[in-house]
Amino acid sequence: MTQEAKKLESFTPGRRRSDQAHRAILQAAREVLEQVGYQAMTIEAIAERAGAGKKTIYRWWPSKAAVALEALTSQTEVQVLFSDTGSLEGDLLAYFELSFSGLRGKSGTVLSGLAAEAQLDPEFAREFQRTFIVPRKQELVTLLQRGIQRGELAPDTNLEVLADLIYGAKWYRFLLYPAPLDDAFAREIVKLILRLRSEA
Amino acid sequence: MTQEAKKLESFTPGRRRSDQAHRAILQAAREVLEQVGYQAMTIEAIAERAGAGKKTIYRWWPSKAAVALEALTSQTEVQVLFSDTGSLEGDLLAYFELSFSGLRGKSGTVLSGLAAEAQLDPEFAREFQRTFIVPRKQELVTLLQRGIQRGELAPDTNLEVLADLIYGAKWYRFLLYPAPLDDAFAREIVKLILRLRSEA
Amino acid sequence: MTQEAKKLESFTPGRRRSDQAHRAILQAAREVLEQVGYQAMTIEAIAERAGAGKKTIYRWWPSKAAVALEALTSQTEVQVLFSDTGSLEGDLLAYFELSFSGLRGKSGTVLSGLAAEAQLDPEFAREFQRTFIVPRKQELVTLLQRGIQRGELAPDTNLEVLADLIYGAKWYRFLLYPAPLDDAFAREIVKLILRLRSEA
Amino acid sequence: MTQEAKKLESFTPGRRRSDQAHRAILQAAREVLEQVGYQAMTIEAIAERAGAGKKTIYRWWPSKAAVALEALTSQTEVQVLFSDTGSLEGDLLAYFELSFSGLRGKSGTVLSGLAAEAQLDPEFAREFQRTFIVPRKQELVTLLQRGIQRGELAPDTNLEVLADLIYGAKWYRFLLYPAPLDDAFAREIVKLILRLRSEA
DNA sequence: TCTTAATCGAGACGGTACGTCTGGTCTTAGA
DNA sequence: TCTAAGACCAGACGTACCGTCTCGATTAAGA
Repeated sequence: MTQEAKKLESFTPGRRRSDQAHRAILQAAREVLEQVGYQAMTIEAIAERAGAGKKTIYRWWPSKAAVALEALTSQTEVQVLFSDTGSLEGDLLAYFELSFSGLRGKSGTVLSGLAAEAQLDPEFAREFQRTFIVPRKQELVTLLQRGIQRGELAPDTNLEVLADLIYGAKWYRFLLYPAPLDDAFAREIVKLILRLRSEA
Repeated sequence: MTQEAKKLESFTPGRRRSDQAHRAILQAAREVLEQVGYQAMTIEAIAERAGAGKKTIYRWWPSKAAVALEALTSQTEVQVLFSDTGSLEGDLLAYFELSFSGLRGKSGTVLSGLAAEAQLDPEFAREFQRTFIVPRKQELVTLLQRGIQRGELAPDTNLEVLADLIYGAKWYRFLLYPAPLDDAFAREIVKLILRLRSEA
Repeated sequence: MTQEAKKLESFTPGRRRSDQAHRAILQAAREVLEQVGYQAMTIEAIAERAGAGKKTIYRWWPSKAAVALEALTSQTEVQVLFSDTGSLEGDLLAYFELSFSGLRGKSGTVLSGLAAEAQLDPEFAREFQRTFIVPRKQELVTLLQRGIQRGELAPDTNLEVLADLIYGAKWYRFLLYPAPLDDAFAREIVKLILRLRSEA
Repeated sequence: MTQEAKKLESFTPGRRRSDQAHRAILQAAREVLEQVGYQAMTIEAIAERAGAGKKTIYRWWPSKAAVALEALTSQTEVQVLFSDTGSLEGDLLAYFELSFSGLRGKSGTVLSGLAAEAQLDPEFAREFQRTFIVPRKQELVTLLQRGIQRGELAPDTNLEVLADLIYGAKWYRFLLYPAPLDDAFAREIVKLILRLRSEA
């Protein structure tokens, strides 16, 4: 019997154990995040709660930020939907409502912690951008493209930069500027977007 | 002088705060930031280089982030100018050029470190907003108001939110999105701003 | 009159030492000793409680041990009496009773702290010996001399060394050996002393 | 194998205590003691010299006194011999000679530091008594018992108290009284001991 | 009465070491 | 072979006191 065949039968107790440990670690990370927040979370606390060795965690994740990122993104509730409501205004307002309410909870704290970690750890920054930041922006660009198709935005609009403006406003208020992420803010953003006209 | 006036002088006994130590600490902080960056900077290193006791630093600043913030903002070179070039387009492009070039240097690294710290330390977040974020946004709003006065922006434009969009795009790319802060980006932002028409 | 001559007159203008501050410091020292013990007592705590500056304490005493020593010896209750009861046995038992009971209280803790300090600070060691250890031993020698005069001890007994043995036993149990300083111990010491016979 | 035997194995997972680190720490402590003395010795200096983390030291010893005690007693040269010379006088003089000369060197300084620490730290006091003070006194009692067997001391002599007197005299002069620990002192003590007669 | 200088309370200062904490690695016995 | 436990090295943390140094205010003698 080949090595591969053996692995497929999943006879080796260690391997089964490792999947279990994997899930236990993510679950423990979620619980620790819930209880003490991102800042106070430590690898040691996760290991202790998961009944895992620290080495086991370091084997699969390079940093506590990476664990937190996977713990966050593996939760289905965090998934943001970019739905098609039939109009650009509706799409944007629906997106903002879901997104803003998500940031107000515990996962908002975790997300700002991850954004912080990305500043301090270049390796994690790349991972965070690859799995979180870039895909979400791409979905926003897709949403805006529907606006062009419907004739709500000028065809020559630079959607990449427009998405930077929209996402930027959201993150700016979320991370830096002391003003709330509320419906009024969402409406004012949408109002400005809709005032864009085509270049003369 | 009356009795009341004398009392108002608020006599504080004991040795006064040493301006020399204060300046030595900020200078040392700048040097350490220059040499090892924000992340690797420690209070111990600052104290040693400044010839100051750690207690003296903790007496006047609550955290290393607070020291770094004052070290950064007390440098005249970091001051960003919002000059009046005669047109909104010129004002914005001039601002972006100065701002983007500032973020590319060492002070950019420090600034992203401070932004990170603000996520992890609520007390510092408030200080960072009060002394850095909010005043700068106010200056941008003033710049945009000149645009309204010149007739380049519609009078009913929500400048607070427009400033959130502009600053947001800058910070979004600076902190999160893997794309450069270059002249092309500046021009595309300006192009979009100038396409805003009045509501009607 | 020359400058030197003036100096020789020991002319001292300026404010004189404040007896009030002096007494307040000793009183504060006694209170701090009572509350937290010798080990945890600090010059800062004494200064704060006395409403005195630290400098004022350092001006008059070289160390916290010196303050504690004066605070201890300036209390009249601590004075040990070497009374004349008419017999060597009586004198010794009377002395032991007073001495042992004194060591069991708070002042015992202070005294062991001072003994400790004397090991660590040679300058204080000399002061402690001069004002505390040596005078007390001399009084014990005087007590023993009465024993020779009464014929209870042989005239050729080396009283210096006998006093070392007696005081030594007391301090050994007080500082080092885990056995109580009680009446039984006193009686056994006296019993041994009285069994000394003259040489030859 | 019995149940009890199995229990005694007391399974403890994880990395075991490193004997190498243990020995390196004690050796470093000895070197630091030799160079700067007990008073100036710090845990940090030991850790640095031993190439050990401070945590490793704190894991196994509660205080610098505990490290110094083990560093001192694990040196074979410090062992004091209570030899049998055939007479009480000879045994005592031999003991005093060895003991006094030991106290005059570096280890004397360490020992007085430990005696000081025992006054300031009750937990260390118990350890110091258990491993150092009490065993040594027991050996002295054994030495004195040989004196009774040889008929040099009365059979009804209270040896515990006599040992307190002898050890006390030594420690009294060593720690407190400003007079030398020399041969003359040893001879005078022995002369007094030998003058004890039986009660009758 | 004014001058002079040492005193006072207060507390900031440069330092040192503390004991704790976290990170990331290494070692061990058992599964 | 891999896991859980946890000891290991390393070094920054923030705290506690140390003993010294400024301050302005106070005090008391001599001029």
